Amino acid sequence: MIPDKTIGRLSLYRRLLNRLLAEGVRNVYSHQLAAMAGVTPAQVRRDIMSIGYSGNPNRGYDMTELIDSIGQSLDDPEGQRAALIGVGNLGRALLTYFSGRRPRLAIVAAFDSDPRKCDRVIQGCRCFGIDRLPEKVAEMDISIGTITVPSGEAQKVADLMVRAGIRGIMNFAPVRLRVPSNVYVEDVDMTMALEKVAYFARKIQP
Amino acid sequence: MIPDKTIGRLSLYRRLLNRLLAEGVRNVYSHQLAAMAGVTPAQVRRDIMSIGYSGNPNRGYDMTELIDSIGQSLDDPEGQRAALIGVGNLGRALLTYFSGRRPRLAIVAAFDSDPRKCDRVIQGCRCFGIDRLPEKVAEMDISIGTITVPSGEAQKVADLMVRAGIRGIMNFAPVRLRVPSNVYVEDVDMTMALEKVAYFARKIQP
DNA sequence: TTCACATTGTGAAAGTTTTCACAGTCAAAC
DNA sequence: GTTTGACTGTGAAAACTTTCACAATGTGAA
Repeated sequence: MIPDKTIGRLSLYRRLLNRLLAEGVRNVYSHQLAAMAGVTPAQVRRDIMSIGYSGNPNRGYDMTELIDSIGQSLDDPEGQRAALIGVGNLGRALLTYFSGRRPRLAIVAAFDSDPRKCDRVIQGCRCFGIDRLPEKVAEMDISIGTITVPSGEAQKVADLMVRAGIRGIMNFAPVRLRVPSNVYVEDVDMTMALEKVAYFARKIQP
Repeated sequence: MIPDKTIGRLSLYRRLLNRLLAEGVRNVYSHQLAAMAGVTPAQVRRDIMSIGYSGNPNRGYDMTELIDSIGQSLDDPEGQRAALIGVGNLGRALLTYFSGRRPRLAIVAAFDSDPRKCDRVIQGCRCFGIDRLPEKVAEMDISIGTITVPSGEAQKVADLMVRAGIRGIMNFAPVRLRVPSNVYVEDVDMTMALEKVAYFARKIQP
């Protein structure tokens, strides 16, 4: 199994490669990708090694082949669908942020407990009452959940998601969720991020 | 210097401790804090060791003392002020998210290049034209910047921030910023986070 | 064909982070 | 006073991640 830091970087590499491909570049060396990603060339080569792709000592990596290889490791061939729970400011921002970007991995339904927010369409994404989550997860084969509710409700929502059969959660609430070990949770903790920045802004020598 | 992962966990511990304190709890053991934070007791003890606080073998850690100790390591006694650049959906969501939470670390000014978004007050935070960033950074002694602009403009904004004297950046744009080594950058890469969740949602054994 | 050379792939080293495991400590019970 | 037991603090081990350094390789030039 590929370690989770590597997965993160592969996702980054792919984004950078796609940008480069749009500029007409056909192949790339580890040191170029490294410079763009802010890592070392050796790290790039190791990461690419981990997905089993090989470059050419003279021309580096073929862009389209490498992008394909990353896709083969990261993407589900059938695509994966995500739900978003909590249509507040942050939830709406995320719907906008992710809408229409990647067909393979899209947020296909939103949920909220506030009836006033339901039965609307936000960024092409229909909003349902939270009680319809299990039904919709089954119907649309949703495997991923995004939690953007207030912290007090996050655990309740996580429990509901797990019962509905969701396998991975991206959690924006500043709470550690308790879930079974076969459900993956990625915390996006913005408060922690801001406090880290504040600390290092002070500590890094001027 | 305390490593950055430790700083992140200390920030988390403090949040958990404050929640517990509100419930009237007066002291806490490493295994309790560990359970709440989702880490091992040994890790909690190491982290607390790194800020130089000591508990009591019989009563664990004194809550208020520990919270104070963490504050002494993480917080600037004078407080720190942050600016937010990019008043789109995500920017507004963050202003709401952070508004009024911590007096020691607040977003005190917002900036946007769109004149229609300027001269308004969003969540108690005044919005200025981006050209006034240097002036306001100096005037309000802002040391931290939050980037929520489209990726194409992120590097330009980062350059402007660096020139204005900002020391730490929380970056939401999916781009690696080039900054001098005395400026700290924390990337909050939501696309990467979602792709990681998608990958592990598939890979973790059912 | 042969050479030169920038690059890849990777075993091993170095560095970093986490966990183990246990001596030392404190307070409550007796 | 002494014993007991759960907990802390921490050196050392383990696990994990990154970097080094160099043999192997493919290509273009001579």
